[in-house]
Amino acid sequence: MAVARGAGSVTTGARRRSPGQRASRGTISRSQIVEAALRSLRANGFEQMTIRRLAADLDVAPMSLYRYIRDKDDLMDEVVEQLLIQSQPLPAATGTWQARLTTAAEGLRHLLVKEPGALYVYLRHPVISPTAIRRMDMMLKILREAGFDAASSKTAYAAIQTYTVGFAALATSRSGWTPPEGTNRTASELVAMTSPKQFASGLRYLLSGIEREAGPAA
Amino acid sequence: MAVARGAGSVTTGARRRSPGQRASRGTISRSQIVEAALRSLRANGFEQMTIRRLAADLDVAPMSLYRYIRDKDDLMDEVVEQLLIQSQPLPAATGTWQARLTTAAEGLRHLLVKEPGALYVYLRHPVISPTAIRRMDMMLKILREAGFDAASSKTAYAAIQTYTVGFAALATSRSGWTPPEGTNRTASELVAMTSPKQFASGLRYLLSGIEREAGPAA
DNA sequence: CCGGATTTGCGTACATGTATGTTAACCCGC
DNA sequence: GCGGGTTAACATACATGTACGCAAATCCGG
Repeated sequence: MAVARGAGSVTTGARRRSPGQRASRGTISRSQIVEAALRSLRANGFEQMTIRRLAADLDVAPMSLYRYIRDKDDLMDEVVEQLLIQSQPLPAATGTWQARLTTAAEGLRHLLVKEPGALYVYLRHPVISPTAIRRMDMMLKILREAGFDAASSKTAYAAIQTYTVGFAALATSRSGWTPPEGTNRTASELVAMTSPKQFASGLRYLLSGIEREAGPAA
Repeated sequence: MAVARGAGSVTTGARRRSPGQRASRGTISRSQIVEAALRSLRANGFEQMTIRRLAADLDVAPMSLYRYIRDKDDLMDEVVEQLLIQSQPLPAATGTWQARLTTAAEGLRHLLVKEPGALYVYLRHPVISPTAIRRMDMMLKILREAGFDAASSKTAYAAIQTYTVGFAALATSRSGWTPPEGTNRTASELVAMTSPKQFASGLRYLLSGIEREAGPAA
């Protein structure tokens, strides 16, 4: 459905080994597949990262990967954990709780916008890899230390996460989209509202409301 | 990728007319295709709504549809406009601006959660069908009437929309997902935070912050 | 070292959206 | 009514993820 057309000369993923020529045992492992996937992401982006191309990179038949991954989503889960590790130098524990949460949210927004594969995973199911959980715990801790009770902290965290992922999703859906020729100006304007500044404004509203509605003084 | 398995006996979309037997001209039209799509959505859900099945319903070859729709996304755009029309009895102009915006946001949340096809479209590109634009203008008007200036209104609207679509996306991604057996309790808890109540809390935070940070008194 | 058991790489097949080119049905002027 | 031109319906083909089951390679007890 609206499949991304390769940029012309991108190979379709034919294996180099001729069919019938079987690779020797132990040629591939799960971690090698994950590495190949990360390489492919960096080289050609998420859309071009297909099972067949990964198999070709590893010089193996496509179905061979399925001994090590349940399906492509399973592979992407692990890829995203790696991306999280690489991208989230857990924010320094300084500044107001608002500033610290803003840093954390901004970090995730940045990753999800830069890496459509990561956004894909976040939209498929909850991300519960170790680093994602640590990140959540960190944000909950910031809220607790700011004086919010356990329930309010969870509600606030969920709202921030929802806003962050939602923003990344809408930003991504807008990038590379142009309104059909005869379109209302208002529409095109709103489409532009996908900047980091806009993200920051909305997040400021949200944090301000959290303070007012759920804070220890409330 | 993690393709939905049909519930056993769901037909694969074979046409009734034998191949080589061509349908007479004027058998299908764009609006008939949209109607068939809406029927299919109601009957079997978005995942089961395939081009081949629509064609079978209309007793026509699959590629025949493409004379009337650019691609499946184009079809879904029109389907969503119909769903918006059917589902959005534009909220009564009563109550505080917060209450009115809450009603509007709640309406969209409800539609997107009930109808995965609509969420799909909202995540693909901006929705600028007439009803969607009217809805946006209505929300902007509510904000202007509450005393916000044009710029603040747009920023606030964008934040609310982001939060609403984000919530629907995460709620959908969680429904029908069960954590892998040995999962941390904290994770499973947060997964549950996808209720309408949770939506309302986050929205209350957001609206409160909008009032405080962007209001006429600010 | 040998033969069954186990592991693992793989061939085939199917459903999906849709690009591309073909052809049959219709329309219209004569 | 008939023949040329237009266009709607279509057949074919391809890339994708992956279910299913086979077969080769390796392992292990004797």
